[in-house]
Amino acid sequence: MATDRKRYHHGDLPTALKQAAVVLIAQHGVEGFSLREAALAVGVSPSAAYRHFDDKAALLGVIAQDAFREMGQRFQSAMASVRGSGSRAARARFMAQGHAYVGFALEQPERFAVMFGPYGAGATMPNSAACDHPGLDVDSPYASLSRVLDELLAAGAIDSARRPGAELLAWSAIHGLATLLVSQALKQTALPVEAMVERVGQDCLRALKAPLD
Amino acid sequence: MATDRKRYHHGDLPTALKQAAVVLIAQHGVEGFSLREAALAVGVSPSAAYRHFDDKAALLGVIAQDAFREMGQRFQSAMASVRGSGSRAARARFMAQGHAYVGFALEQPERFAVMFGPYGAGATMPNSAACDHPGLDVDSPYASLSRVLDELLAAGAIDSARRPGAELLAWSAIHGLATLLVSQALKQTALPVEAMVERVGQDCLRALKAPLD
DNA sequence: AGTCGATGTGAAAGGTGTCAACATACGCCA
DNA sequence: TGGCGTATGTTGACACCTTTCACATCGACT
Repeated sequence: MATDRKRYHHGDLPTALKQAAVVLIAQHGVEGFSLREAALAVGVSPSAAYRHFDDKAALLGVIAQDAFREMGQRFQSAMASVRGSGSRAARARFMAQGHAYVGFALEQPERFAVMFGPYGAGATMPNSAACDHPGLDVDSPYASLSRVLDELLAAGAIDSARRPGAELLAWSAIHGLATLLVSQALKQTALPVEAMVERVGQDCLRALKAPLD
Repeated sequence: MATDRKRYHHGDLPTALKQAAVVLIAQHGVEGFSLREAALAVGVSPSAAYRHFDDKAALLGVIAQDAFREMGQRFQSAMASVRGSGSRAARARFMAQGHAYVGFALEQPERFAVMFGPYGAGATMPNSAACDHPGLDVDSPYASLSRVLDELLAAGAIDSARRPGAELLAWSAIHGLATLLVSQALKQTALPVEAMVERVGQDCLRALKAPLD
């Protein structure tokens, strides 16, 4: 277990590289990240990485996947932290997801950027809206969102006619808020972040609650 | 006027570089773009760019600014294409902005990415939420959005108590939709793009129309 | 113990951002 | 009109990066 330094074979180079990469990306951003630097940090030759990853892009791809998985875990934690089953509880769970999403984006902005950058969502997850990783023990964020929307419908908190496709509004709104915050495009809006999430989330619920025109 | 090739001095290297860069970025993406390639395309030495831009980042910064300006122009065109002044016209103008936003993002995804990437919004526009370029002849997209929201309020299409900060929901939702589409995270949602914009836009209007809880 | 495949190394090719010293030509003033 | 300063472009170089290929080393299995 105690990773003896100076062994020719590292033991678990892939995960070591991933961890080092995440740290370095958090420091210098994705575009300032270099495979060499990660290899050096792990104490290994630059070309060693190519035994485990086709490409620099491939490494970033699995980093994006890991980030999606962690986001999924955060979603589940956030939902589990709200007990109960009424309309009020369902709405609270929905809001908890929003806070988890934006919280993750602001705590680890560079990692969040990788998720939806050129190596993220579209590139490395061929299957599924959002990111349904097959055979994983944790639900995708998108699946969790769908589940909460079902709860909201069952509790009568949203209109049944608006349930199909409701993920689109919710995900768009909260993802847009997160990316605008990360890119610092909302600088002058002096509102605290929590309040922004609350506002946008409640607005979504309101839109989904109203009956058809 | 006819740009004689083979002149030692190029004439207007900054804009030539910008144009070449935009084309190359559209082809290889931002991370595949190189200053040298742009210089070569213009027929100039790699280091010539440094007479006009501090940095590669600086070039990308002005490219982002140009893109914001063009987005502003599209917004104005979109709004101008809807005549009238009633509630129906105001809502149509709001929707036209949404279509313009997503249309721009999908027609020029890489350029759109530059706008909100590391060289975009936060980095190169120190002043203002969104992007108020001082002393420009065209309103910023954010300013146009504010104007339409004012129209909606005046026409009674949204609730006065919800007007303050209404930009947050509208911009978040449509920006989120645009970025999710660009990053191909919405692959499996088979809905046509126009319909998605329509849906998200209408949902925003509905949320802003409802009176306070 | 001996061999084979997995893993890591070293050097090299080709590309890139950036700088400093040098070259050119445009514009201005005598 | 002629000369000069300065903005602009060039050359060459350095440091760093990705990627590959031949080679070295180790662990596991017979």
